[in-house]
Amino acid sequence: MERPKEMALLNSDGFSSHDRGRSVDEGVDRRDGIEEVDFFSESHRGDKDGTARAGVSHDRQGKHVSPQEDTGINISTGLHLLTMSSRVGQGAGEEKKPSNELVMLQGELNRLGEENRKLRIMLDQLTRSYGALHNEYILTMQQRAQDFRHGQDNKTDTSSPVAVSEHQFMEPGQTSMRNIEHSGAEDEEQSQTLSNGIANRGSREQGTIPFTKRQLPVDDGPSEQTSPSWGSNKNPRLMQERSTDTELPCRKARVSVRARSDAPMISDGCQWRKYGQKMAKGNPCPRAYYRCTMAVGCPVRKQVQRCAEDKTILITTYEGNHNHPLPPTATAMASTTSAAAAMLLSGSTTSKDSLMAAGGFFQPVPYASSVATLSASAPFPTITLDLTQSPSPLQLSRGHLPSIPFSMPPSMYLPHKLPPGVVGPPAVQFGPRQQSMVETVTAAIATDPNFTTALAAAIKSIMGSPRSTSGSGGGNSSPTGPQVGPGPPQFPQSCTTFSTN
DNA sequence: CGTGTTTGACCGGCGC
DNA sequence: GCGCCGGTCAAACACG
Repeated sequence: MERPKEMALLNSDGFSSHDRGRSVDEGVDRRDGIEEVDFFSESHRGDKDGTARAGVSHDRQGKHVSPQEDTGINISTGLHLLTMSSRVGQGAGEEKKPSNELVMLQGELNRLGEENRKLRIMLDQLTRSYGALHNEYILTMQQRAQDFRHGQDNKTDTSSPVAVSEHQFMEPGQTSMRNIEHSGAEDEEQSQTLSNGIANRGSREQGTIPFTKRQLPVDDGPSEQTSPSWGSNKNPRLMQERSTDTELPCRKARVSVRARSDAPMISDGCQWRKYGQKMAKGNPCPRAYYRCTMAVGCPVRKQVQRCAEDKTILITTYEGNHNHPLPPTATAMASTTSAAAAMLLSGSTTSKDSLMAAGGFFQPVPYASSVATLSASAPFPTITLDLTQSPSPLQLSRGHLPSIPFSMPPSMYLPHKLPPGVVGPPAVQFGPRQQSMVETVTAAIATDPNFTTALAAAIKSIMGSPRSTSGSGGGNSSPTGPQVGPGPPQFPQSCTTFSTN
């Protein structure tokens, strides 16, 4: 339970700094800070936990601080503000108190102000530290990009690990960057998604890492949009042609979400069209194939299948990143998958990078909201978010998400062979070559608060939708665009938590 | 009639 | 080379 404190510190300062004209270095909110700030503020606004407002409540209007909020403040920051604020409240209410009490309150206020200043200094130090690390990271990535370009120029043997890793690293990031660009115009839905958290890292590198072209067949938004139909780009021949440049062993990442649901499909806010159904081996339940129809050419697909062992568990596997703006109700899951894929693929860079990301950018305090497992078995590295083991939907619903302990110690990722074709229980299977990758990815994911935040959103999205989509086709049969406008009641929190600024 | 679903056929990858 | 399997296509069908 250390992490909430840190977050609260950042949050409080982030808020106060915003209130004072955004004096704090922007770097903080770009990455982790802002999402968490928003997450907390939003989620706590309706809650009793006023963690995120620690700084604000005192800087601005101590009178209006409620005891409940103070409780949260005390818990999260340890500032012992309860007494102070309650006294303030009393003082405001009873003006006939002796003047010495006012003096006492004044002293208390001064003391707290001093404390607040110290905290701000700490935040500045953290910010500077982050900036230094970030610059270092950018330099590293720049170096790698140049190496990669040289490698491509000099030889077509793109199976070199460096090239592969570069591709894999950049692929999700760039798609996310598109989202960021969208967010510039439509800041409402994009800006705070978790994928943006990752994407923001990428967006900073965008100018400095001029990747010439995206090589991966998946998520190639622009090129796919120009294709006559989204089916064409999935033509295996085309895929092969495009992938001949870089024989990628792991051309796409998949994010599998296991959740308990009686509905045929979980409602994730997107619009899906079913294009196929197959009986998968080893599972009596058919597997349904859906593709996103929210935009022509959107490469995102998903597979829905019930777990063979437990038919109440619905396994939804997402593949690709959306190349179009998403409705707020869809950002949670989309950002989750994007972030997970990004994490997964970025982990295929050198372990140094991953560790850097894990230990440098992020606080080395592991948090997550669900059991995330990795399966890097070829050809698709897959990360599985097992929401069936989440503590409780209600528990997850509000305010406590970031403090849910991460139940994914790296030690649990032991090779665990699963029947082929079966999306297995939490376990990891990876090829021999990718073991280190998985480990580093695991470490990165385990320490990435953005990812865990997105996990929280995903869980809330799923759990928060009691009625899932109707009919055999799931929610895809809503021709007028699902839940785009006023978010459906089942999604009120999932996206506000991440979309708010 | 337009849109979405169903379902058998087809294709490519992979293992034997 | 063959068969299995996963994934996709597309014609037929259903529905509002």
